Amino acid sequence: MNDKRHNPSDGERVAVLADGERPTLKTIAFMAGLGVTTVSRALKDAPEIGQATKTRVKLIAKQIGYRPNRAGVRLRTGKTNVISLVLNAQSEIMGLTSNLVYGISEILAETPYHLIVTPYSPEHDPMHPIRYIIETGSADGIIMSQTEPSDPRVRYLTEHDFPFATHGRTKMGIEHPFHDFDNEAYAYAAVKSLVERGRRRIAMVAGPGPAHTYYWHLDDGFKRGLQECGATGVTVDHWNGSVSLSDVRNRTEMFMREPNPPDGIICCTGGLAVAVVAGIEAVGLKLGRDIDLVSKQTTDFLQWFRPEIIVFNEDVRHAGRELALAVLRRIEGRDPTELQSLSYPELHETD
Amino acid sequence: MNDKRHNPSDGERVAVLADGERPTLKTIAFMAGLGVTTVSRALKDAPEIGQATKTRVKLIAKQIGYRPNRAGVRLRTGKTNVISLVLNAQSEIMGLTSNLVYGISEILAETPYHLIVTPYSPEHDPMHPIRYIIETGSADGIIMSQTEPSDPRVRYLTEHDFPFATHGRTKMGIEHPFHDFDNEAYAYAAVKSLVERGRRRIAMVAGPGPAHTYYWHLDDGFKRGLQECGATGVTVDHWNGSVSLSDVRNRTEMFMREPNPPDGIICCTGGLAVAVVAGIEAVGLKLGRDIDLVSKQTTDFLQWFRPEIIVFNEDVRHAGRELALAVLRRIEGRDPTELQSLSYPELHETD
DNA sequence: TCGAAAACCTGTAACGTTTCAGTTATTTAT
DNA sequence: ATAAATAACTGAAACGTTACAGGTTTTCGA
Repeated sequence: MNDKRHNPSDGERVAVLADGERPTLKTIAFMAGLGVTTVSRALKDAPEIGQATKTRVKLIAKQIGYRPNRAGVRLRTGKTNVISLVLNAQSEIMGLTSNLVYGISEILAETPYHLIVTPYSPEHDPMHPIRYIIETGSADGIIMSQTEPSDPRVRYLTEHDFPFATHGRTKMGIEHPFHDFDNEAYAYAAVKSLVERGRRRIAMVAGPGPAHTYYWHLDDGFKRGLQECGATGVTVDHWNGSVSLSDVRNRTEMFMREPNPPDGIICCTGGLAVAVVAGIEAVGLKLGRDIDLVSKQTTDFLQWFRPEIIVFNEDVRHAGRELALAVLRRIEGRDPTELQSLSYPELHETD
Repeated sequence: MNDKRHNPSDGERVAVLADGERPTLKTIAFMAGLGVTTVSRALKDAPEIGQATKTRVKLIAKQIGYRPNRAGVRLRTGKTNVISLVLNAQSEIMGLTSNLVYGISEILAETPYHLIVTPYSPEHDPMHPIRYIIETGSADGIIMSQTEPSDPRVRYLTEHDFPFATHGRTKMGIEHPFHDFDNEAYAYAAVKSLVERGRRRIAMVAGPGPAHTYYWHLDDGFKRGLQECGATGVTVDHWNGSVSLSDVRNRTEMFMREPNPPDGIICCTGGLAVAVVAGIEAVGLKLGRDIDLVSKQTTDFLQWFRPEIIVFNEDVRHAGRELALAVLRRIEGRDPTELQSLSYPELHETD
């Protein structure tokens, strides 16, 4: 039933000890004629075990395909070998979740860690999954997104000295591991590329609203860009937060009909860009001629939608990798300040 | 440090037993003046425990916020309370992965189960993660996608009598739990809606290629539709498998320049539709006038892209829910034949 | 040659849970 | 009144691992 390779020299003893069962330390101990303790220590290269013994034990372990029992380790040591990804199940920016998951998995695949995904519905308290993980000790580290300027989760986890990394920054004066896309640089670059195309009246549709930290980074970059380029910012209010795409289209349409409409718009997600374009075209304006649009995307599709859009890419898979590395290193005890990284907007290359 | 509610009547004893520590069966046993065994059995409503005792034990458990230690249960019983979602990290149809995850989580949230996501890179053996899970016993059930007509994973898991559910069907004569979108019905409906618009020469761009089961369902529905409607099928060969979107656009363009091009095209993913439209328009044809396009999507975006596209929706979150329910019931021992479901194409309502 | 240190190995206990095989007290049947 | 049956509970053992506190040898310095 169990198709393990059959080493003639030790096959018999394995069969006696564990027929069709998973090998344990006991199995190896018996095969090597050693105590279970010795085997355990030998496998983790403890200094008090002889070199010869270590090699012998490791050889046997590899031969019979030994894998430590996670439940045993976890019960004894409290170490779960689990990273928990906590996310808001609602706000799905195209491909964000999946790429984050894939990026994280890429890193964790090389380690004993497993990835548990814990989405919470937006009507629930974002603190709930966090508390659950701490109280039940069901992970060694947490990765979370939707970071807010003053984030209660960050405070809670820091107070409990629990390893975590956030996708996005906070503004609480707490040093913690994070990875963030440099939205300030993006908004700045966006303004610049619009101005380069001769646009002077620029609006920004930021999306998430002031609850999320990156709204402010966008705002900073936008203002810096305007100032340096001497362009005019056109205020777009009450567009942010949970507004449906249809709403965004309608508001864009109304907005473009007002006197002195913008000739350049910056969007911060591909979804928004699509809706904004619909609004622009409803008024009869043509993209690239009457108005220019800049957007970033997390998945290639905007240049298919309207090739005139100026597109910047945000590599979320890379963010996943960075976040995974950050939590792992934090678990190892590294200082949070060494575990903070940004990634920068890349102008999409049209081929 | 631990902010549990402080019940004056038993607070002292808790403090003595476990100050700031998680309560265990031992804690409850001490507080109730009972043996650990009794508490364990009381909590799971065993018949040999008195009704009064049960209520008392449960009350205490709830009061002190007892949660069974997963490692303890797992070590003793082998039950992991984990469902593993195994997916191909490459082929990301927009929003498929995330919606699947969210759907599954929705169901698991009501249960003690956690969701572990195990992507494998396409250059690796799809059997690898499956074998790993079985050999290390790291989950109680598996959900997997990218199902093939003759799928070695299905065979392996069935042989090992391990609970699983597939997103997609097989053609191996093995009865196993699955959920599938009815692609036959979709292709059929797609042909019909094209014919209703007066289209007679119809092509289908199926996408994944004959390796995946649903290619054949699409093909069946396509042929049935053609026959019933008396339309002509235009063969599109060598388009399937891992072809980039740019390739699809270029091939569409070449294809549309040939004599007797189709006047109706069926796509099976939104991504393909986008590329095909680009090819169509490159030839100067206009969607809705010269040619019609039907596509399904897993995320709302096609009607933003080109409102002329006839869009069907595939609700992947629903698929996730169905798959989760199927594995859970399979774990409970339900017959696989009761755990097979289809969902049907819904014409997208334009508002 | 002796004592001490170093090198290497080991058994026991514990983590929290459930299962097994009881034990005790109470009820029922005769 | 007594045996048998039932109800209600219990301690010990086990799952696989690691930490602790030893235990033997062997080696080495004086």
